[in-house]
Amino acid sequence: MIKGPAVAVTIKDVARLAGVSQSSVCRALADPARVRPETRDRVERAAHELDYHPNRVARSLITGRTLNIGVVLPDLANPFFPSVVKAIQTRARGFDYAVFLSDTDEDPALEVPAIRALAEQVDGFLLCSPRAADEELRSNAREKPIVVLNRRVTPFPSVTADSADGMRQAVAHLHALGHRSVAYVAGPRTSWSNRDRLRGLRAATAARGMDLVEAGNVAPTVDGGAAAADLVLATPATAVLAYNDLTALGLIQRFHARGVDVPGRISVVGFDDIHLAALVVPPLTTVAIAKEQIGRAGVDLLLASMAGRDSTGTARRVLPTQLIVRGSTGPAPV
Amino acid sequence: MIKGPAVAVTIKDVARLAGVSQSSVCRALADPARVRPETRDRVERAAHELDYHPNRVARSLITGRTLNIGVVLPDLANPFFPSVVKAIQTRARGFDYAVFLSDTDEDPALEVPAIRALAEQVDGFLLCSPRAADEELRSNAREKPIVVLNRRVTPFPSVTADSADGMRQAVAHLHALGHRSVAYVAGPRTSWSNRDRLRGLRAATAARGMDLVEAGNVAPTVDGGAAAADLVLATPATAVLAYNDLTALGLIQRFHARGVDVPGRISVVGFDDIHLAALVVPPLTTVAIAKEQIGRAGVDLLLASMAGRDSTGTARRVLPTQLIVRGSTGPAPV
DNA sequence: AGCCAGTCTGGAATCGTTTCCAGAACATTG
DNA sequence: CAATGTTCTGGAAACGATTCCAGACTGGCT
Repeated sequence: MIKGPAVAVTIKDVARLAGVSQSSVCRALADPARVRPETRDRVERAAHELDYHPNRVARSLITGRTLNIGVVLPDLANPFFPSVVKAIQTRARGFDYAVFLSDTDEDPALEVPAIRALAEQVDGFLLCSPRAADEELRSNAREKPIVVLNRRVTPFPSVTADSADGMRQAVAHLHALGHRSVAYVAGPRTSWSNRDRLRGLRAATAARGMDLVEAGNVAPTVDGGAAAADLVLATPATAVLAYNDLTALGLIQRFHARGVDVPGRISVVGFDDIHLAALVVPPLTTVAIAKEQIGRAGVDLLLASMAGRDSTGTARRVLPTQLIVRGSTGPAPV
Repeated sequence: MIKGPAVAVTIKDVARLAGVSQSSVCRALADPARVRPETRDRVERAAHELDYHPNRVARSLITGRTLNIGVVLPDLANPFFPSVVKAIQTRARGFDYAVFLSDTDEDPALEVPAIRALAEQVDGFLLCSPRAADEELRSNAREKPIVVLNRRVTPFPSVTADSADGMRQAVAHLHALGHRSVAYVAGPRTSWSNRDRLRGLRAATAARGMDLVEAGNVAPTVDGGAAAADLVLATPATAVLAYNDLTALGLIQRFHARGVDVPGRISVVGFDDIHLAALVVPPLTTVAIAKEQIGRAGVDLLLASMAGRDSTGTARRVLPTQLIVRGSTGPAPV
């Protein structure tokens, strides 16, 4: 049987049982050194007997700290994000923080409202790949510390992947395989990492005198990739880089449906290295990002930002990327 | 430029600007019918001008309602859960609820602490596929309403999938293809849905006089499935059903690595119909669960449970399952 | 005009905690 | 012994909202 009472026990109950004032109970529990040992014992015994736990809501009202962090991301259905969120959650738990999750469904207009809705209940935000304009995001800067993941927005601390280097690796790989013309299937126009990847790709292809065909912007999903496949085939490109793995998988799926050989006719490279990239046939060559590290680093930066009372730190962590070569890339057709 | 003030605007500021009392501001915003139209206008104008939003923390202190719900799940890396969470979040947002997320990393011992940690800050819980013992879960029943997803735990309301029927469909499909001996690769022993699926499978095979080989319990992951593949091949089974899609993908992956033809030598059936089941080669035949519906129904049940002040309702929603036939199943080898 | 019912409003109490402030008790020092 | 400091404590004021209560005003009715 359960003995716990239906109604919560408050600090007053403890004070009464211990025969001291509320203030002393509070002090005894928050900072035992500030009360006499005897008082401390009495309070602790009473608190333990009643199974008292301070009400976080009431506490946060006066201290202003909630021990919660808010995570805002565009689409949980993209396997990239669950990995990051999982790492965030695990890390946060280690510091006794709980996590609010808000999925904005790839709608930039939902991001600021999501932040506003959570603002009072969290001590800070982790914005994963936010789609809203810099200016909009900055408009929340005064309220709570913000750390941005997968994007750089002045003046917030950020954690990003070194896309340029990843693209360099991918292009070097394709070049070595004899490819001279590559296509890029871009993600959302509002995505910073899309622009970042494209920038890196342009630099990398230019450096090797390769031809780059930009095949348009699509949704960062399997369907988006599938929709771009035929466009890509209509270009002279012998290899295609996709904004992310989902898009790449969509490309492969459509190529497969049309009987186009991968990598015989065309090579495919993804980005992110989601779990299932290794499972498709052919397994996907992709640029891996340290997703867990992004989550962890984000929490660490946010905690530092909160502790320093400085929401506009200039900390910028750039994590390395690594090309994972699998079966979806091969020699260019002759 | 940002005009928002650093410090939050409170109800007092609105009252001052509107030239009325706090009480009137509160009434005007909470229930416009309770104040004179003119007062309402003044308040609304002032609130709008100051961009005032009531502080949820302060409100919850007095009303006892937080407008948050807690979601506890075993592993966000399993694509099944993000789908459910996304649906939960979307549905909850519609009712102005925010979502706390806690990933317990498949560790049953973390579930109750996760619930306790969130208890004060939420109005109720959605437990997705909880792994902890019934008794442990029940020990939280007094505190806050709980709705269980993918499992039945008296006395909580629950939302489950009709696994038995799904298994019936899968077995009928395999039987029609000529299979007479099938294997089952089970998930975690502590998983209710694993037991539920196994029960359904036993009934279905028995009903058709088919042979069922139980190939042991594995982690509900790709690696778990891969680990069981060789065991399955050592049995006389010509088809294998997996606890979930990840396990099935692991099986296929290992079969592929060993040069075993799917479905030529052996057919594979998954469970859940995660997004990527359709993308592997061969695409996975699987029993689809309405993941979004589970999330939505869970929220609805929880809200009802909270409104009714009755955390131990007996509502049990069982959602239909549907076999999706793809390329991983074929005629039994002769 | 006088009375009553009804509408609308402001002040104050409240939720559970932390923190400020002032005073009590005790010890220390010249 | 007086003066000063230190330690510890309880009362009360916050935090920002909601809600109770009583009073002010309106209007309708006799």
